[in-house]
Amino acid sequence: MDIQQQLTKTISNAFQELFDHTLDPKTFSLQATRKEFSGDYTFVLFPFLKITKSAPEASGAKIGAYLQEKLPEVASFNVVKGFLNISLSAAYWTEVFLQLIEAEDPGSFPAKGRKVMVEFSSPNTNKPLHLGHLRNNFLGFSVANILEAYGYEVIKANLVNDRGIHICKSMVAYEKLGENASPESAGLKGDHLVGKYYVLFDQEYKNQIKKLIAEGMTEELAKKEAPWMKAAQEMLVKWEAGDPHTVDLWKKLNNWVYQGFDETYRSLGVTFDQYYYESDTYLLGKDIVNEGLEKGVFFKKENGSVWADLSSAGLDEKLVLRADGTSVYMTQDMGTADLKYKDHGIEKSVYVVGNEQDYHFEVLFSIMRLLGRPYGEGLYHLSYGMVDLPSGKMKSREGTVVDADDLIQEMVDTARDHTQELGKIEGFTQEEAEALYQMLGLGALKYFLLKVDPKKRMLFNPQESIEFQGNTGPFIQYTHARIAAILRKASQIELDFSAKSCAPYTDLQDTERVLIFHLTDYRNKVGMAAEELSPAVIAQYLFDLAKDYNRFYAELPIFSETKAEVQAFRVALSAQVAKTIRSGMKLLGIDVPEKM
RNA sequence: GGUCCUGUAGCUCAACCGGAUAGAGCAACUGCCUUCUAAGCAGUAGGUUUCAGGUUCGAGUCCUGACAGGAUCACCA
Repeated sequence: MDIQQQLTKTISNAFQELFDHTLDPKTFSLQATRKEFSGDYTFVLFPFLKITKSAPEASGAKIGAYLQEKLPEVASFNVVKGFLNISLSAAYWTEVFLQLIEAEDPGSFPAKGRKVMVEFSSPNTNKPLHLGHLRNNFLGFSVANILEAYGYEVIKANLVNDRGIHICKSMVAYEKLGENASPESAGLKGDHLVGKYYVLFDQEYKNQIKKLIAEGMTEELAKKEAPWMKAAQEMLVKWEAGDPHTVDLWKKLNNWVYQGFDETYRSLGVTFDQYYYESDTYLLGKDIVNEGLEKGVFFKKENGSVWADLSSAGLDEKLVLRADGTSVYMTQDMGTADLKYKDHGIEKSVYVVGNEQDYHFEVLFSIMRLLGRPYGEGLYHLSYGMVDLPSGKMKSREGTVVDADDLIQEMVDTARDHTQELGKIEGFTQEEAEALYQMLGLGALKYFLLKVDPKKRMLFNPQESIEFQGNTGPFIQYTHARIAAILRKASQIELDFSAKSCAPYTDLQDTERVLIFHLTDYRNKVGMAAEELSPAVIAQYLFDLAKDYNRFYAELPIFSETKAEVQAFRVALSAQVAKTIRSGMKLLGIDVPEKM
């Protein structure tokens, strides 16, 4: 039983003995005492004044005295207005700390024996990744790490959207203008090359529309009748029919794109356990349409189209099969949901997809639940907000996107400039220096995108957004590097900082107590992040921890202390902070350096 | 127009699901490198939490209604 549980239980006992009232410990909780007051945990008295039948001060004093008497860990208490602030003894905190440093990984939970799939990234194969995809990739990867630490067996899945009208557009433009160019001949990454033809398609398409309108056609009609659009649609039909030439072209372009994506994923440090391709899954789900009709979840209209009636779930009707018997997006997603379950027996499934698809997933999940799927209750849409630029929304076709590869390069370059300016690369080999720039640049980028609550839209200003000071990845990385230097020195002078050598230290300072309090909170934060599917919880935590550590670092000396146990304790405390930073940053997908 | 999301310092974000005097970072200003890394630390200044009501011991947080921004409402994906 941890101290919070002991405190709530004892408070409950206090109500029984002092006020003859039964108070369930589960019905109230303690909060951390705000730092401007003295104490560790605070019990809010206001809701209970009717029970105690006395003023807040008197009630608090009685309960406080009771706690102090019953629990040796309670050193003192004070009552300010309606708040009972409880201070725990230094002995308690040192004891907690000593237990903590002997534990293995500070943030891991016992295995639950349950599986969860996290689907993220899921790119279209007609263009390179951009800033929006980065938020998606970092979120998905981090959430997968967090769920794993929380005890789930996690399968990271990438559902690649490799077929459809979008890739046909690139194919048409390539065939007309490509002159057999290849990534090698064009000197472009594969995904960038294919993306180039996607943009070219759109330019030519717009010209064709303009021309048709000038010839007297309505805009609506012109959009359908433009020659290239018709060509793209024909190509899609041919692809579905398995026309060899079309399929070859499709394979060629997609393979180039995959090579490009692989390179980008590698520099992002993102990996997957399972790839799904829409070219394999786009026909799935039709059997579920029949099942739904039988179960009365779907109904057929006169023209033969099939709909889901979701009025019971507060939604309207939704098409699941066209009149001509072809499937829509929803059909395929129903089939894929079943496929995921069939492949992995997952109980929980997280879809990392932008909030523009909120309605789609609400409908999909409702359908799967109405169909009585065993995994229905475990479906979760991690809906994240768009990343805006100062100029507004990003649009691929209008060239207002921030390209992922360019951005990463820029970040690494900035890290290089900044580091060299500070003159901090003494003793680094060329390779080590480059690895450091990579680590810092990516750390800054990942942290920037992860520190914000996922569901909120966020603003990215390429000139200003990425900093290396304050609430940033490099700040936390720097804190780790500082501690690493202390540990190097400790090992150099062969300092023993095992639990045993720290134990005699009793004169705990405020900044030290705050740090221990923080360190013990890490597990809770991992749990919270897992339940909310929010890496931002971890990011915020790490920043606070690093900040508290830097204060400690500035205020208290280590190696100039004369007493061995003080040195040992402070080095051990530093080591534990470093361990926690490393663990937390790993959950975010960020590496930390030994020197910077 | 219907539905959903968001609105907190000049800017970017927090606030442990209703608790104390709403906190950080950036930008501005003032101090601190003869000590374990100054990518740091300490401090000053900056707020009618978009607005108006309501619920209660207590509201940035819950409810209602405005206002502003965004998303979505295809036999598109």
